Amino acid sequence: MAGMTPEIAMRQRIMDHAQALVQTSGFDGFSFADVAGLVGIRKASIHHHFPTKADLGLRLIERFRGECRTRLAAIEADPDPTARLLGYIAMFRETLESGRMCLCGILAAGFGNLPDPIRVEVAAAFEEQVGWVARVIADGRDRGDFRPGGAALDQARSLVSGLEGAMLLARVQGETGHFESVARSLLGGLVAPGP
Amino acid sequence: MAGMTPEIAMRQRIMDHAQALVQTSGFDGFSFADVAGLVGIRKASIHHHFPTKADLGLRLIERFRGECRTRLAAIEADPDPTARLLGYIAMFRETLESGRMCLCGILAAGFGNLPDPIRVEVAAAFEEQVGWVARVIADGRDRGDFRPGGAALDQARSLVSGLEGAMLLARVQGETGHFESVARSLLGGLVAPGP
DNA sequence: GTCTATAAACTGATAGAC
DNA sequence: GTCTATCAGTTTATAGAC
Repeated sequence: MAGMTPEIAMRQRIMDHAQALVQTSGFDGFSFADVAGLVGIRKASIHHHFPTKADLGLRLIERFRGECRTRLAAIEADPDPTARLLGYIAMFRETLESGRMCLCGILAAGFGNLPDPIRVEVAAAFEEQVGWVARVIADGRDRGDFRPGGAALDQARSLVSGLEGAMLLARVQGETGHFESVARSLLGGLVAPGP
Repeated sequence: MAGMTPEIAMRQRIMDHAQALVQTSGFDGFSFADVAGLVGIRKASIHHHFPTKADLGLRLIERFRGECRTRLAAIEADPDPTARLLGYIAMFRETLESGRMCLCGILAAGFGNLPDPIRVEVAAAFEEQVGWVARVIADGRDRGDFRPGGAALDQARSLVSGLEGAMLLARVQGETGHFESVARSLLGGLVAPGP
């Protein structure tokens, strides 16, 4: 953060508030006026940093993918596949506990109205996450920690789907605990019973 | 359908097109102009049938809940719990194959920007569906068709979450097959292996 | 870089003729 | 019931002063 130019710092502040708005209301559910109000500058100033709303959205999902990559790389330091999945699940939990939806998930919901470049990024983000989870699952099987099952990619898709859906339901019902029970069940379906 | 007054018929046409728009773009992703264009009347005429957009949205989710109840009641005629779950899953599949998201799921995604009365309906709709699935699961256990597990309500929430998330991912990736594999995995986690 | 001012299009919604 | 016409407010976006 140190050594950051004021321009870049403002860029980040705008993105932070915009992302929070997207994660609660969707891409069509917020306006430049909303962002400007939160950041404390005027609408026109937002356009200096992001020429269009589509561009702002694109930068948001790009940054999100980068942060995920960093976080997943850190999680990979743990040799235990079960711990890695728990780390992955923790990312969703943290988002939910801040009252937000997964950025990918909420953008996926409004897919029909999304600018094309953003659609491409959302699809790629899911693909990337599913691939990462599938590799963890394959590793877990090799080590004998996970039960054998169908294709690892299919199991990974089930896990990611379950987590996305659980966030949706938990937020609507205002019950974080519902997310936890789904997550536990999803993990339990993978991990082999102790010897 | 016979004996329907023209007024009610128009009301339904409006709702049909509005619902299709919501299910692809979300509640904030469509306008009265969009609906009017599809129906073939003017914006102002929509207001004759639905005074506000919030009212239109509320009638959509109310009608949806009624249709679900009817459909689930028909499914309940089947004594086999596994078949009943397959019938439930088929409802999601049909929606997905028409290129749409579940109405509840997409409204849940934009929850932060939803009129309060619609929020209440969305929450109640999920509650109702989870409850129905939980009763099927409990019945399946009693009959020895389903594996024993945690609370039936928790398992039901996992199933509904998984299906909602799977629709999200499948639509984004344009792969209906991804929904199928998740659905199969969710069902497989419940049904006991044959004797 | 941020501001004021403004544009052009669109939003949900209303009044009143037919 | 549907229409035309219109409203006030909002949307994304631009021009140009400071």
